[in-house]
Amino acid sequence: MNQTCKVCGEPAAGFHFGAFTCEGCKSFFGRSYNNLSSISECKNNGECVINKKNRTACKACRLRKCLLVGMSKSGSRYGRRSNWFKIHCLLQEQQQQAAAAAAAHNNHNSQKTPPPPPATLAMLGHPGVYPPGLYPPRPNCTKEELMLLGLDDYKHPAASPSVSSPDSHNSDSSIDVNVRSNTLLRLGKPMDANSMSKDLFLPLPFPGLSSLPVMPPPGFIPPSHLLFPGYHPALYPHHQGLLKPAAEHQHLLSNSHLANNNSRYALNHNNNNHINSISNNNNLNNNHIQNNTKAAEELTKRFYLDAVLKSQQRSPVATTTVTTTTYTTTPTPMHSDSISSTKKDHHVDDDQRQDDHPTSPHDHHTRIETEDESVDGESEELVVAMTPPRSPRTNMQDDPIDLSMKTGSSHSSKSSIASIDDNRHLSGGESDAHSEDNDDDDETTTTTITTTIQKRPQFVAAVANNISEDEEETEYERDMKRMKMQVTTTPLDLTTRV
Amino acid sequence: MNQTCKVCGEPAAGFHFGAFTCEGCKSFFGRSYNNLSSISECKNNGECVINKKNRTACKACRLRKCLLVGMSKSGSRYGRRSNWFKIHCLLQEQQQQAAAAAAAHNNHNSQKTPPPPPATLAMLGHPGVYPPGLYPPRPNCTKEELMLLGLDDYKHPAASPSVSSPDSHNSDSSIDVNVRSNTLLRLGKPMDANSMSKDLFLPLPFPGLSSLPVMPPPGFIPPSHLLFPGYHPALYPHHQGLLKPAAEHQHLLSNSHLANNNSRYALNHNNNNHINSISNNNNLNNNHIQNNTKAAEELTKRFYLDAVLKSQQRSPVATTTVTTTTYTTTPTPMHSDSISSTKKDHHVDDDQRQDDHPTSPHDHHTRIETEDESVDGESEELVVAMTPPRSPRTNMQDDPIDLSMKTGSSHSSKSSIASIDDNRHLSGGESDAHSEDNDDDDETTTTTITTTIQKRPQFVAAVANNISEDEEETEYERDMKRMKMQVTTTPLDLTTRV
DNA sequence: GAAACAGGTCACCAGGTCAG
DNA sequence: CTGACCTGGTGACCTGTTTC
Ligand SMILES: [Zn+2]
Ligand SMILES: [Zn+2]
Ligand SMILES: [Zn+2]
Ligand SMILES: [Zn+2]
Repeated sequence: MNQTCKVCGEPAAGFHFGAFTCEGCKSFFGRSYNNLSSISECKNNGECVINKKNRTACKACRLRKCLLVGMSKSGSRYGRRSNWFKIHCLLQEQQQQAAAAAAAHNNHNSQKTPPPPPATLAMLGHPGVYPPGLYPPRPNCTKEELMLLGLDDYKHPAASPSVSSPDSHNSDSSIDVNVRSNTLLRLGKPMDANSMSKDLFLPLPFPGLSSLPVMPPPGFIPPSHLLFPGYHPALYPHHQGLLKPAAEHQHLLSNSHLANNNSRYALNHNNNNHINSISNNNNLNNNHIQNNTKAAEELTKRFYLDAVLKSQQRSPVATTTVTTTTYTTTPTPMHSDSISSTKKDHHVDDDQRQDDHPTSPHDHHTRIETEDESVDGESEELVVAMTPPRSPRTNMQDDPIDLSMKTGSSHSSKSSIASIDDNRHLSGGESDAHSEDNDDDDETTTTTITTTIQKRPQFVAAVANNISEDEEETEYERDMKRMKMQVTTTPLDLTTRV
Repeated sequence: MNQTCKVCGEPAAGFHFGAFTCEGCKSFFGRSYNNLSSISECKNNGECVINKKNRTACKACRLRKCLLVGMSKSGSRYGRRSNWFKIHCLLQEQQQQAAAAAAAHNNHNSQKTPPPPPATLAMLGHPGVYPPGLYPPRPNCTKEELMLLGLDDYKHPAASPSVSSPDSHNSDSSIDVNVRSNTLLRLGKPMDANSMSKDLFLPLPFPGLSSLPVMPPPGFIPPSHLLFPGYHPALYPHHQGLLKPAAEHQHLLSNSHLANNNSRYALNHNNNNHINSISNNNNLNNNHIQNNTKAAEELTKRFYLDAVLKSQQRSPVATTTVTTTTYTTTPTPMHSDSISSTKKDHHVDDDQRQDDHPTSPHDHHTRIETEDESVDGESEELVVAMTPPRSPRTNMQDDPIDLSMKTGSSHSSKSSIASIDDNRHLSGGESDAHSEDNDDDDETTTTTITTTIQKRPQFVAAVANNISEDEEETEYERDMKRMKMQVTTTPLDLTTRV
């Protein structure tokens, strides 16, 4: 993936401590985080601009930058990147490109007033309060981290810092993908409801699909704020621009070297945590859809990914837009797998949303809209509510990308996920901060990724055939029949399972 | 359903090793269980609070948490688990929570004298020795597992880690589930008379519960002592509050890293193992089931599971009560592979069972009695003699699976399969070899959208149809009917399956 | 037929190393 | 100190099994 280090701009080695960074910045952050004493005060009033060449010149500013881009010890991600993560990265990338293109175009007019965001982007909030090059503090940031950015006075409330907002982002958001891109459409033709034919991917017509509910699992989606220059306002309606520090980094607070004088970065940190928590906890359950379920989700995910990738391939500057909105959902644990989608003509039904009640602890509903401008023909919209797939069922092999859709089990509950976290307290003692705080929030953040998609021929074939399948299986059924019962008893084993 | 990982709080991927957990905790437990040496001592005195963000910070505490929430390799099995298993686990959990709450409440009064347990609980023994937030060791826990929770001094017998007496746990107690919670009642839908009355679940009055209509197969129920905060007194009359470690985890015992210093959690581990083993081996045989057959059971099962899950979701401290009774069973070691059952009306064909071979060394005869009070009509008895099908299963080590088996022949043999496993060799360890294997799928990475889709024709079809599928249960029901019961006993394997 | 779970695979990341 | 490189571990995804 072509990611660049968010701190210095060098090609990124990976996603480290919550941000795409190079090896150097990764190591630097890792070393510095627990050894603030080694960081001397900035001689330039904390205003150093960090880039590849001068990154070693001012440790204070480098660390500050790290924190600004969302690095956090608690924001670490382990293991393979989920397909959702990849999708988001791709979308983000597209978005950025589009934004850049738009900006370039608009600059002629007025530099100060950013062009109104596309309708779809509107929901994201203001695009840019932060100066170019600087990112707003991430939700993932812990209190300490935020403190480092400029707050010294913050008293950290108590042990339970984190939960609040940070997590909320990630975890709960569901995404609606609205694909408008004509390109995609063109590729496929409207699908028939019955058959998915090759057109499968054509989002539009896809009635069934259209309703796809696939929602990314909570942790999989990079924080929206990170994805774009500004963080998503919807998530923090009550305090725009207000970030709440997490308790996590308190130890860092004592070190004033990292604070810069720029007031623009100062954050409020009243105890708003609870507020955030509440807002974040909304679930969206709306998905209604039931019928389709996993299958739909699977297809959807894959579909999206493909669409995104293609769109990227075709038009460098994709017009895909992602909007994130928070919906309240019903707390009902029950399933919410349903997918709802509406096409252009129809528009998204609100009813879907109706469910939302704020009650649910956390859910955010995110909408992603992809547009392909290159083709403006028919633009259709596909709105998809995605629910986190969770179950792996999919089978994909390992391909890098392939999003295998997994079917999730449609468990209904998808939405409820995140709630927990509160407990975090760190344990211990040690110092580390890890613990506590914010854990939640961080999910991954991210950036763009390009991945290659894989393929699965058989799948393709099946799709092409419109299904066909195979059925090989009777054997197993036969066996089943033969077996009346099986009982295993194990002497010692207490556990029995039914 | 929207379960969260009981270890870290992340959305659960499924029910793994006895508890709802995320993929990460599942893998962690799987890896750690057989490789305790990789776990270093907690730097925080064993008091780390595990959550999503910091779960990787302390392996010792993470593993301890896994054990506390009931994870056990001994209780695991290869394929899907029956709903009974889950039901019991859930009930157990509820009970624990309730007990913990009660205990917390009562501690004010007198710590030493636990409040009298609810009638239904009475049999279980004292409710709460464990502090809130901590779970009592579960029945599934093997000695080793228990040891890990708090015992350091235990010397582990030998190298052979697993095999020992693990089995003991499981099996023996049967459980009557008495559901009182009104909540549950409400949740469930009325059942069909045939099947079970709807009221079935209404516990309350549950006199019968009173007679549970459906009683889980012996092996499936977690040991009562583990089910609740306290272990089941019946099993350990001589030493209350004394938990005995299962032999299974002895290898773990040697590792003291997992123990935390909190004395409250300390367990006795005199060599009482044999005692436990004995007590654990009791089987309950009486079941009589009645009219309803499997179908009813199925429905019931499903119903219960749903009710339990819902109730959990709603009220953390569920009111569901579970009573456990110990039945003496015939210890007969003989094996009888065959299963004999007699049902009232129909009876199960033995022929089906014939497959089972007695080969397995151990067989226990278990009687399961299920009563459905709701329906009192004819009560039938089904006596099943279970024979351990394969031994393999039992013990399997870790990987029963043996992939090698692969389908091949019919499964009848399946049962026998596992035995082997031991060999699991990992494949490769070596290096890599890996594989290539998967190549097939991949095709090239490509581009076209169509390709990306993969398999799962059915899925596609479903989507295409826009529908949902579903409900095909009948087929399954039919099978169920055919199958009277399934019990597997594995010598070593504690886990039984139904 | 499809869901769900144990186990395997391997893309990825935190950390540790150690020349520079 | 820095950061390329290595190592241990992590967990998303997949395969095969078992249940529904
Ligand atoms: Zn860098
Ligand atoms: Zn500076
Ligand atoms: Zn977990
Ligand atoms: Zn610890």
